[in-house]
Amino acid sequence: MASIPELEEIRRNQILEAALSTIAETGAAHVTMDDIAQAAGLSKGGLIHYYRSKNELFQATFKELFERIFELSRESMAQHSDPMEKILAFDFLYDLENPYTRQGYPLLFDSMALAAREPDYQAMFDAWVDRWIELLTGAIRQGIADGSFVEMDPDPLARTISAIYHGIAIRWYLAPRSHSSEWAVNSFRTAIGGAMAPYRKKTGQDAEKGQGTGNTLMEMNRNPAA
Amino acid sequence: MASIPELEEIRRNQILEAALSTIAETGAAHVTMDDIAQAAGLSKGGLIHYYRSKNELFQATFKELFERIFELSRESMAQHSDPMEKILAFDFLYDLENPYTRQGYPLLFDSMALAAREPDYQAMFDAWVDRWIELLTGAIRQGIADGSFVEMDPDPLARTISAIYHGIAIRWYLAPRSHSSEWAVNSFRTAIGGAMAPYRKKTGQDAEKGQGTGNTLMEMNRNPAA
DNA sequence: CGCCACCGACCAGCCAGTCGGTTTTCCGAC
DNA sequence: GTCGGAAAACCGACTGGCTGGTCGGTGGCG
Repeated sequence: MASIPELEEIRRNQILEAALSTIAETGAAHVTMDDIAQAAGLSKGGLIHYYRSKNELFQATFKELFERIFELSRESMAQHSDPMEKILAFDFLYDLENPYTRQGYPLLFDSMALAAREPDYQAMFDAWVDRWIELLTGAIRQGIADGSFVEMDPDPLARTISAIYHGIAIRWYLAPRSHSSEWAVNSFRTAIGGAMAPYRKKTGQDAEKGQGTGNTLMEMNRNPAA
Repeated sequence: MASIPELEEIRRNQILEAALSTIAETGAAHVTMDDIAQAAGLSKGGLIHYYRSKNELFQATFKELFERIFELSRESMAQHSDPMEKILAFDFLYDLENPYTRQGYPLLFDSMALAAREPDYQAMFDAWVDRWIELLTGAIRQGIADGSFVEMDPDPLARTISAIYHGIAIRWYLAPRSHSSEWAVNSFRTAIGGAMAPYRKKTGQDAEKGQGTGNTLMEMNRNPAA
């Protein structure tokens, strides 16, 4: 067994992994230290050796959660080079197959309930949003530089885009009966396409791309209406 | 004191009122029956006389919450006659002055965390969304009928609009440092205006109205960019 | 006199964190 | 290379506090 100086880090990762899945299953309101310790293959005493209180463990766990979501976002965006495609790269949020999804959403809901009351968690949420915003403002700035978008302050627009993703995610996860993955994808495309429309320059291929990304819901809606 | 047959309803309302404010303050995860009983001016025994278990009380409380939010939405929308204005009538969501806001948001976050795991709460959330959607589809249908909007299935569009409101609300409440009320209002106007753009017919005064509601963020962005 | 609303002491279960103890690992001395 | 001992890692019984729900009781009203 690998040992000595890395042990601490290995254990902490083991514990965080266990905490993430246990809290996702049981809910932050009901998990016990014992649950997490057992899931990590430790006793309660062993767990406490690494995280001295439940609160300490929780904060580390949610920090890890935000870290992971951010990392996924960064990677998804990095797969594109066109600024508009970068902005629309977050469809992994609406993928049921993704195991991170099943784990991430319950945790995210817990983290928001915590953030609504506890300043520490609010600060974490705030910081996570800001990192997400940085990704988006980066893409927007790139679009301004290459002439796809007009000159503007990218920050409020990035926050709008991010909020749209988030709002659709909530509906998609909490009310799947009436909000399919297809709806979610079409929905964020139209909404974000629409919010960006005033800032996009029509330069031939861009205009075409705009139609393709901006009007999917329109096609979806071409069914006979009531 | 009014008495006898109305007593039960009076007490139940008293208790729900107390539950709403106590849970909003303390959080669903930490309130105790005693807390709620005291806030309602009863003993724990008295409380249990009306709601036999914590779960029963919680469900009734969150049902009441959704009822109230819906009622506010309905009233806000009813103050407008133009369909596009109806759709944009929910700016009360971003009003810090409104005491319902301070109470409603924490409860809403709790309800979502519950809905992420408990089917009963998920069903409540789902039903609440559907009622909201009915309001919006009503407005959209009106717009189709009077020629403001093109023919379409209003349901997915209404869900997109509703999700945009929700997403912006979350950011506005949980990260107020970087998401002002002004941002929230401008944001939902651009995003919803953008999402609706493909369906709006330009009929003179409507086109003008469309500019006014759809481009507020654009003006906001006219500050010097980085 | 009986019923209904209400009270609050009590019980039983749960759980975070403590603590005394055991095992494992490491390292220097021989 | 091995032995001793100290420190670190880990264990799990235990405690103290909390809380949901029970239950025997009380007062008031009809």
